[in-house]
Amino acid sequence: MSLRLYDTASSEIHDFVPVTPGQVGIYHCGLTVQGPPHIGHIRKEVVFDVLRRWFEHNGYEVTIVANVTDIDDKILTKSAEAGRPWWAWAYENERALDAAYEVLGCLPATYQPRATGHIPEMVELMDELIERGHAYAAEDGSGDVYFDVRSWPSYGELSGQKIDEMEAAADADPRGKRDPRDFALWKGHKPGEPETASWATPFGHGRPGWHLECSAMAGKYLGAEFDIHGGGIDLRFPHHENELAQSRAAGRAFARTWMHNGWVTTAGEKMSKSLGNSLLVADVVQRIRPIELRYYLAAPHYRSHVEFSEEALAEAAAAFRRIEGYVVRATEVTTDVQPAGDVPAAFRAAMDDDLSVPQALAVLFDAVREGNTLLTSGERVELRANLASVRAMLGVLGIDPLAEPWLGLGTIGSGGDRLRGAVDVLVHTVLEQRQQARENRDFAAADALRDRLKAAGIVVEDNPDGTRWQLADEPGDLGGND
RNA sequence: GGUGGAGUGGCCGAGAGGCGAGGCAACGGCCUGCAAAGCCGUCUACACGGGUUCAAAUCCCGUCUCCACCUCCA
Repeated sequence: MSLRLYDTASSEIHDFVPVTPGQVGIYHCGLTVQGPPHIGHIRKEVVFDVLRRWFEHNGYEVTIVANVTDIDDKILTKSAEAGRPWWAWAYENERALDAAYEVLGCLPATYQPRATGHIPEMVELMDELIERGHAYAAEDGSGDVYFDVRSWPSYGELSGQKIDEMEAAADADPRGKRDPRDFALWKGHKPGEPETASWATPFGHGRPGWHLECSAMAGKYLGAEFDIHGGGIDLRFPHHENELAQSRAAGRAFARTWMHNGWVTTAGEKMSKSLGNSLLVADVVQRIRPIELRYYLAAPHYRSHVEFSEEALAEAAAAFRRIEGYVVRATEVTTDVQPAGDVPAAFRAAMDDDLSVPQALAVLFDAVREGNTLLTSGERVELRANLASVRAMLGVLGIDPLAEPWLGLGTIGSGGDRLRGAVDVLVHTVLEQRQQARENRDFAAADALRDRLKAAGIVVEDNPDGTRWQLADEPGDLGGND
């Protein structure tokens, strides 16, 4: 394997060289659980899920740590507006996030540490930073602790900015900061904030700043130096810049490679700013199957910006159904074809080239076309090999309709459960009547039967080998979660 | 003001000096009783203006437009 990845910090593509041979440690910023996830949030997850699957396909032992930031200003604000405890609010949204991950077929992280569970690690990190002269407790007695950006010469290295050219924080609170660009590691407890959102520290009662949790948790679970740190491109600055600064200033090498995925926007507007309610994952999967949504989010290159549109979503679904239709039909005429152990060289080359999924998909579609031809020509041995190969490619992308978690969740035409067998018998009764009518050249009667099945959501196709049926497409559901 | 990204055919979306990515849609053909699905074919595009080159979507210069980030956004 010679995987090459684009590193945001250097703006270059580098060969991936793991810290420990055969293993890869990935930290990606999960979410600040201030609201339910929309499809922009979940794109990040799909991107890193594909990366993870590619590593695993290549035999790596993958450790993924994705934080859950369950305490911050917005969580406090929004929960207060909703009249609910912040911790209940955060936890509810964390569960919604997990449900979204699951419904889109994202494999679970190795661990999802919560910020609130790592206060001691944060205090420890602050102590180190203060000791080394890179952080200070605010002199106004507010209980805030700030990172001293002037004390860290390479500050700005991740986003390629110079301190003097940065704008000061718009909300720069004059209290206690030595430089307006200093950022809060820790926030002193303020009157009116819930007592439950306050932890005792040597610096007084308070709560974590936004960035500290990631440095503390990445360091704890992945070590002082690890392979890949990821997240949305917007996190590059300030969040990741600050993580990097505070980690390195504390003497930790931190991430070797930084990967950032592009935005999903609507009408050119970033989703977090737009109304966006109809684009919550839970809502989108009401009108398109989750596997199709996953295809839509995974198909463009991960660094590309995606402008969401219903038309593009529908197109993606149609494209995916072309693949799926082949897999289903090929499976109907073969038995026990498992995904191949490896993928075609061209697919591999594409994936190794900074996860070029679009080119990998071109390879996949070529294979599907070949497969369809084999299906017609009756070359069963070659068909089996092709199907195995196609399924291997789909597995890497997490969209093999015959693999977990999609199996039984309503793949095109499967019905997905034991009803299929019963329905099959009934449908065949009707199809036999139709076949009889066709043989009698009573096409009006034959078409009437086909129309009745169609009205019931069953699509009929006549093939040289006979007639097959499948359910018309239907969107999925966020199983059990509201 | 600073930093970074983008403008590709009807649409989505790759590519990054010569060889028509791929998908969706449309149209034509094959197949079909008719369909559907599939297969074959057609649709030769790179924001604009200059330049370099035998050759530019790709490199250079300039212009326009859009977007993101600049300290609590995936």
